[in-house]
Amino acid sequence: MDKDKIDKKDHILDVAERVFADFGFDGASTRTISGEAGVNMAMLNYYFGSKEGLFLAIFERKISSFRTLLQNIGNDDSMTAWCKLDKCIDNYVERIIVNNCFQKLINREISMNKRWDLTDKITEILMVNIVEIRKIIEEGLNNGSFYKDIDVPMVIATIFGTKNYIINTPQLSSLIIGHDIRDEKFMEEELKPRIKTYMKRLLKAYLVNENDNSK
Amino acid sequence: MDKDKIDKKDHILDVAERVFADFGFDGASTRTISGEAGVNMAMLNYYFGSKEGLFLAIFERKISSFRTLLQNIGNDDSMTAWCKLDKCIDNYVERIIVNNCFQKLINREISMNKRWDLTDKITEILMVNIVEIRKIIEEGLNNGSFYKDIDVPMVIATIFGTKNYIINTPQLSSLIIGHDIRDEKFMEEELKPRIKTYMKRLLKAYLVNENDNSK
DNA sequence: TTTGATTAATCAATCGTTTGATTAATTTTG
DNA sequence: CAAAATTAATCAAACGATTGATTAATCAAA
Repeated sequence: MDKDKIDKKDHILDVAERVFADFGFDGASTRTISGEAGVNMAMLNYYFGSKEGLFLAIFERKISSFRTLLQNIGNDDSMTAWCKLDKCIDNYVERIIVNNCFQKLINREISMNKRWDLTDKITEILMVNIVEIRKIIEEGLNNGSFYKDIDVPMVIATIFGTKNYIINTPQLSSLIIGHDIRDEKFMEEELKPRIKTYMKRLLKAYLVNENDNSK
Repeated sequence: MDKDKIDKKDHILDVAERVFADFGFDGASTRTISGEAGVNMAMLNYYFGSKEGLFLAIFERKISSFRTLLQNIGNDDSMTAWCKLDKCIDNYVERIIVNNCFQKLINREISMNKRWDLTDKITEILMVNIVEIRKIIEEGLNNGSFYKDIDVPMVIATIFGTKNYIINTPQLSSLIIGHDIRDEKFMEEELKPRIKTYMKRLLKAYLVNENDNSK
């Protein structure tokens, strides 16, 4: 019973997450969401109070998932800073780039100038990731393994910006890469390792190479 | 007379560009746009046929502006590939990052899975920029001044992705950087040169440094 | 039977668009 | 040039459709 209720709520959240990602907050109607979820329209308000409540519930559900993913990497003291960053990239590409319309959802709505309460909520969630990455980079900076003159905030913008660019504009990325990146086989076998390799080389060249040169 | 008409249409486009950027295509109502532009609601349809027509008109107006900016750089044979890229970065930061809600508008709407005709139009516009950048990078690749194993599509994703990340999520970027990036003085005097410096160092480290090491 | 879950029907509000009428500007005609 | 005819620009009002939300009735389970 209770389990069924939770499953149904989770199912609604799954569907709503995708519909919101595809059509935006305003473009996604409650009728479309309830229709695709196979539930009565009134159930959305019954469970989540309002459309915005449903929207926020999607975020609430994600925030814990993100935290646990990052804690496992950041708090492992047996790894060097670069090793942690390497691990972060692998995990991000593996778990976040693929099949995650939530990222599209986040990036579209945060760029709006309305719904400031919602923006604050989104910002709070994203900062969890960002602070973790920043901690790792600054760790490498403090122990001298990274070049001293790196611009940490900009590096963060590059890490998330590059990732976002690829997943947020799949039509465009597909044209640039020369293959439909929404093709799951291609994404799994070719693009994922390619993104990992590229990001590591790019960051290594900027973060540690110059230091190596001076040595 | 005729000038006034053109100015009025341009004024509507200016206002609509900002309102669309702030609220999204669906979130921006024709009443809001006409209201802020100080014109009657029917004028939007009179001039542009429909809301989507108005939306497309904003893009039509921009495409020529972008083309001329890029042609001046790409077709100058007196510059090396790296010099062109350097120039591109300067121009992008100078003319596109600042006060350009159009970029936010583009990136929000292209991430939608509806209105495919509109997405195609946007993609076409963006490809103008991308092809130009790609040409420059491949020029440096072919004449040996860039490292041979670089991933050109990924570099493009980084260039535009980093830029987009900063301007599309100003609230978040401000938190990361530690200063409100919407502060014009800060943007002009500190952030703009900082972005230029960073992007050049990052790209140089990845594109040419490894090659220098092997020599 | 009583409580919570679910439904169809309906609400007021807002959406983008269209209309018919009116004014201003331009062109044509005598 | 001046009067008439035509076109362009602008407006308030209203259109049908859709929006998010709510209601009251029904269903299911304990």
